[in-house]
Amino acid sequence: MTQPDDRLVLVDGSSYLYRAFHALPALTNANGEPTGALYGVVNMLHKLLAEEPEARFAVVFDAPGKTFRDELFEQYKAHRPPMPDELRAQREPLKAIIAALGVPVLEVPGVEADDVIGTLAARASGPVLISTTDKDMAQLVDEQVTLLNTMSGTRLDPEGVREKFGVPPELIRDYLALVGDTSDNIPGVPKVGPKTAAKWLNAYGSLDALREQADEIRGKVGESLRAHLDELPLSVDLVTIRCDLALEVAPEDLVRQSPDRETLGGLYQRYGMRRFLAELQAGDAAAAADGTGASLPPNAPEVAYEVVLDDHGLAAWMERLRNADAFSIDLETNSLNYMDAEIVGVSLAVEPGQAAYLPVAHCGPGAPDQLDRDRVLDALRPLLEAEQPEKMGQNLKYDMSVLARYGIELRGVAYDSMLESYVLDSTATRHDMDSLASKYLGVEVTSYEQLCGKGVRQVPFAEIDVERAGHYAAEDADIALRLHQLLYPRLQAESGLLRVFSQLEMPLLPVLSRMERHGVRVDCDLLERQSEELAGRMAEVEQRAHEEAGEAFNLGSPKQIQEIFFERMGLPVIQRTPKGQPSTAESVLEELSARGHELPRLILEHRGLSKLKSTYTDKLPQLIHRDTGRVHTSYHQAVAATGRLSSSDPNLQNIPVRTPEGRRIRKAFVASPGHRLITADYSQVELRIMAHLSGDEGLRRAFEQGEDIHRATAAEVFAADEVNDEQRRAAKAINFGLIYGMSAWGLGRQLGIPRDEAQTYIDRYFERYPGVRAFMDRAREQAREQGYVETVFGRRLHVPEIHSRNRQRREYAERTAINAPMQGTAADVIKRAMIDVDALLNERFPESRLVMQVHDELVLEVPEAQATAVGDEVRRLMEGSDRGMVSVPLEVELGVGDDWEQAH
DNA sequence: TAAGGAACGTAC
DNA sequence: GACGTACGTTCCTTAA
Repeated sequence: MTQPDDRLVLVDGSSYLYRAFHALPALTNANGEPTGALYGVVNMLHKLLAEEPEARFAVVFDAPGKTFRDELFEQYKAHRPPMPDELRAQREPLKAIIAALGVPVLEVPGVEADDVIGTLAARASGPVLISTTDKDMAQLVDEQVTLLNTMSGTRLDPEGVREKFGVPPELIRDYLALVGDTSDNIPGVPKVGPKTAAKWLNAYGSLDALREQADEIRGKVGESLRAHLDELPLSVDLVTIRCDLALEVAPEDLVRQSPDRETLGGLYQRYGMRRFLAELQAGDAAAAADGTGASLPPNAPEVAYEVVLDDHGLAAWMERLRNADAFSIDLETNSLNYMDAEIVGVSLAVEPGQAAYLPVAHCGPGAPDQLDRDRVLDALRPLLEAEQPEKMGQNLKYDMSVLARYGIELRGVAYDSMLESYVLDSTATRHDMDSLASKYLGVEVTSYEQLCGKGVRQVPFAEIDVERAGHYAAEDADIALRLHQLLYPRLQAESGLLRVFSQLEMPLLPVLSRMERHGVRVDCDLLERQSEELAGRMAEVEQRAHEEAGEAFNLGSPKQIQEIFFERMGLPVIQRTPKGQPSTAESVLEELSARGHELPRLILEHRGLSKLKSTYTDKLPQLIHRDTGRVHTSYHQAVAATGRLSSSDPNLQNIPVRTPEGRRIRKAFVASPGHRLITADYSQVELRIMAHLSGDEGLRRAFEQGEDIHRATAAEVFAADEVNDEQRRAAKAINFGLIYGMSAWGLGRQLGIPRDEAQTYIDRYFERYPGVRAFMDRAREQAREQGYVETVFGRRLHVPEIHSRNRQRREYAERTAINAPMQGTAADVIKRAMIDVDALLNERFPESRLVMQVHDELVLEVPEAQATAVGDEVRRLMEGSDRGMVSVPLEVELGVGDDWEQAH
């Protein structure tokens, strides 16, 4: 495929789906899902795509929900029957197929597809073809805009409109207002049909002129016109297609991409579209046979990668960068750790296939003279530190952190292909560039391992031959750019996803970079003392255990424990692991210990101590950075499917807190001298979100009145005025269980009560909070219908297994569908809060810093004198970070201290 | 020797 | 089987 020409094809997806649904037989696929309309529209699209292979393209859908026309006129479309389920069920699959075909899909809330099409048509610079079955669109026709009904094959240019309606395009609005539309419930003038309307408009020239001369019209029609004169402006307003929307997408963005053959094949398969599947596979085979490669997309560019070694080349690339709206950047370094990495080279790309590599520190045998690192960085600095041009890349947090250590603050970080992929499908297991290149571009890039080797044979990047390294590095920048060009339009097609990407994930990226780089102070001596103490206690326990067992064994080996317990000592098997082995998990050991066995108790104690020592008190000191004396974690922004962050090296999100033993580790997380740590925790945030999502009045009231939620739940479930501690504990377990989609069995086990008793608690809970059950049913239903669930902010989580025939997998998907909107919305809320807090600190408290995030908690390090002021502001921002989208108040608890334990 | 799975345990 | 999301450690088997 060549570059798109300036033709633009806009398809009115909703109108076709509707027409196809009524025109075609009600087919279903093997699963009984309706497919008739789907087939019709896909067939139509195939034809259209074949007819217009070079044009820019978009398929536009009505967004569900009210539009401004409903505001204008409450009767608008009031008589229209609700969309049949069989039709609604075909919408999302259709959108998925179109997206997989590489065609942009647009859906803008609050307006109709017509308005989006009108606006895009008005902004187009070249010829526009609007494919629709809706006659109202005739008002958009002019010398540049043509209408096409692909189903009937009719094309309408201005002359065609005149022939068909008897009036020119510019009078179509007046015409429609006079005639009215029963299906949209637009009144019009009774007794006036197409012929009369056309006759009048031709005689008087316009509706306004006609209204002024209304007295002249004789007969019953004249009376009818005079009786409805006042309603006509409203009718005109209703039928007028808006051509001036503020859209986030422009005609030139609507570039067709190469199809995602894998996804497309899967969809064709699933919906029984054997003909399209066969065509797709035939296309693959043909491409493979003629040597162009099945996976090579038709728009794969010619690549021209350049290694820049001199001032002349640098100047030329600087010029290209300055003239670009956006460019792609990637650093090559000698370490994966952002705190240690030294820059070895810089790659840049401006257009697909055209990239440069600027080596600055290659030192292997035969390495050529290179530009000096500081000179290159100084030359790039003004561009890197400016908002414009925009920057794109893959995992830019890393590049941003490394550049910051060279004194360059990367600004204008607008697109990260890793995050684009994550927002599009957070359930994909990998978002690394090699996987994305293969999945979306059909390109197998050189891997780092292929270039540098691995294990003992690994060669530092700086010692790789500059030409080979240059191709690898330039390719990285190029691929990131091409991924962006492919993925970003897919985000633009879904306003919720675009919002999550551009208002949450991208702005969060620099915040995380700053947090990681600043790090958190850890008291190494304290941890070492704790390690010694733990070692001593472990040795004691170990010795007693060996005596008890009558032989020496490894207390850390579940296999050896299993042998001693269940084979030699004949203890009862309480539970089995998923692999069928007798389990030695904590709950089992507790049960055996409660039955009076000493050895299980000793093993439990040993496990607890060993966990603390190896994971925390031994490990954390090793991770203290030699230069900063602090620990610098990595937050991963594209890992957790629900939208949460994760943390590693070290994982700061699982530092113990529940037991006094474990909590001592938090004492080692300290503030710098003259500073304090502030903790700010969202209180019961997921339950509050559940109250919002379910709209359950009882639950909402409890939060609005600031009640102790577990106590309130206990009062309802146990019908008690006075709640005792045991009841509150049970209610707490119920509340947490609900968030995870728990079963009676699970609750029973948690509380140590029989299954049926747990079931009565759950039944009573749902009786008292009926909205919660309805919410859960809705979540499952939504997952089944659309294949995904959403957070309040519009983040999506796909749950394809909701249709699995395997009950276990299906039920797992159902629990995910229930949990993800709550966990994900909480993640959205705190991400927004982090962005707000970071902005506040940069602006007003530059000496205060965010240092940690633990899902519902932020930790800050603040100069002593500012602690109160910063704490108050942080609370205010956090409590407002839902932007009013959560209809239950959010509450934040603050703590201040010299260490993390004290601050709680 | 390295890689990877299983089992376990920490957090929210 | 049975309660969602992560990461890290240890043990231990398998592959090179």
